Amino acid sequence: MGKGLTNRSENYSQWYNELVIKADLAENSAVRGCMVIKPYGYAIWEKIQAQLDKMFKDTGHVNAYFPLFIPKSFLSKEAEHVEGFAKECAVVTHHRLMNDPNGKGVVVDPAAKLEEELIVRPTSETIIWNTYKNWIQSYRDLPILCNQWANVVRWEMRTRLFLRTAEFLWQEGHTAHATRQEAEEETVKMLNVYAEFAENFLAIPVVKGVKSANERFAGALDTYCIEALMQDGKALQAGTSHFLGQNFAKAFDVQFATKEGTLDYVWATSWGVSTRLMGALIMAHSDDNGLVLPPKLAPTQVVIVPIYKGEEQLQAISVKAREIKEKLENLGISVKYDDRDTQKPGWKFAEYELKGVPVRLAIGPRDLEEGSIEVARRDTLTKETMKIEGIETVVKNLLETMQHDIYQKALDFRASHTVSVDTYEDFKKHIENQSGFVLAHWDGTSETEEKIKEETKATIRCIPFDAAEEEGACIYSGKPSKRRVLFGIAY
RNA sequence: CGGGGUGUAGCGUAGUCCGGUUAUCGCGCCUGGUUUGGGACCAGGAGGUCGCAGGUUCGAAUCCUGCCACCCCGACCA
Repeated sequence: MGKGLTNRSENYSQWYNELVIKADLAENSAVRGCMVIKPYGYAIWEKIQAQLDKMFKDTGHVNAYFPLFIPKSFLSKEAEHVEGFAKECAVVTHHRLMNDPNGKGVVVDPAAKLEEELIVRPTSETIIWNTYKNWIQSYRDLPILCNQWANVVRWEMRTRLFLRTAEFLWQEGHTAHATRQEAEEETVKMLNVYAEFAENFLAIPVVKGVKSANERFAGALDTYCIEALMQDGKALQAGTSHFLGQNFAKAFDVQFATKEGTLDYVWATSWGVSTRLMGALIMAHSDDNGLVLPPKLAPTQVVIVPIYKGEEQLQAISVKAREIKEKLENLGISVKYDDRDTQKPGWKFAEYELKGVPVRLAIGPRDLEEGSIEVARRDTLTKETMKIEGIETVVKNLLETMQHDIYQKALDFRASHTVSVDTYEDFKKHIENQSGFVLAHWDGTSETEEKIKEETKATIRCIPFDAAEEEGACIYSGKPSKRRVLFGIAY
């Protein structure tokens, strides 16, 4: 394997794929469009899960689990919802196989046909609301604030590791509220949780905003999202939070008795993030040497590599290395001491760079004499020889610095790849160069949005929450506009 | 589903146009030795239904027919 991966300017897709595979995160499975998440990749997912789970619980949510299968009739109860998902559903039609009567192998037993087909969940709104109906009678039963960690299946035409696989892991929150206001607040609250997670843990700056009608979730009144910018200038939707209004309550007849004694339909939200976050993590920070993991997400934060000749030296170095390891672990840092004698130091250095381990400590005989240690950081690829004494504090601070610096680097990148334009000519120029986010005025109509998409492939990523009031003219139609919206080429 | 491309050892590949001994090379793997501060070196070794099925031929990785899989681009989407 060469030093670098591939030239990303040539084909970023290929670079990304190779990185995912070489960094030992995931591979394609034997099942079309599905992904095997390998142990190292899954360890990162577990970090994501643990942190999000904590944040959900801190905001009053609890976990539950609902069935994988959804009766076909459930899906069609909400008209827009079924229309949005119908084209990508895996359907279970039978429940038994039998030996092929005219030959070898097995065939589907025609006698085992299901009376009603089951859909493998593409999302769980319908089965959950069918359940919530039984949980809710009175305002005293509200709110219900549930989250589910699950897998879902969407039979996409084209798939890519982590970004769009036929089966993926995610969490989906589904909440039920007595008032519209409370549900709307919940929608925004959870979007903020996602944004905070993306920025503070994944170290990815995101734009919070609301989707245009075209990009809205099937069955929602409003879809809020966080949008991130990848290093190749493409946008990635990193999380969504939907205000579902009373659509699902009406579809599943979920009414409750209010304090005043009247009957009302329940107000709903749903929100989710998926293993796609790992795609974002990879594409936002990595370089040609491999993955760059922000310390808070790295399964291994520090690796110690001994450099030695002969068993005797290794023994002496190991004593010191284990001492350092313990001190670091006492500070809550995850450390791996790699004393394998089957690989050489240079090999290990390259390997841990590929895997994105934030800090590498190298210790050899020279260091033992001088009481020094080599400290290398993954994000800048710089190294420095430092005193062993007090190294644990230095490393702890360094990890914090790196977490911040990785975020800052991504933020600077986004700033230099976000432009405001006022003419369609300029707009097209920037979109064609794939130079990132473009802020432009839009007349608010779906027709204009679709025309722009047809002509340039750019879509409205969101209408940013923090968009300033600004009189302007739509770049396409020239009609008046009150604020700029965020355009980009999406993954 | 359309357009393009690729299938040869665990991985990456040469050979295919123009059929001809025992299928090329690198990485990785195994054994022995020397090494170890940025992916070591030397010597030896193991590993192949050339994607699958037919066909043409004295002879097929190579030509013909059909099929399959994967990748890239598009439509669709978290």
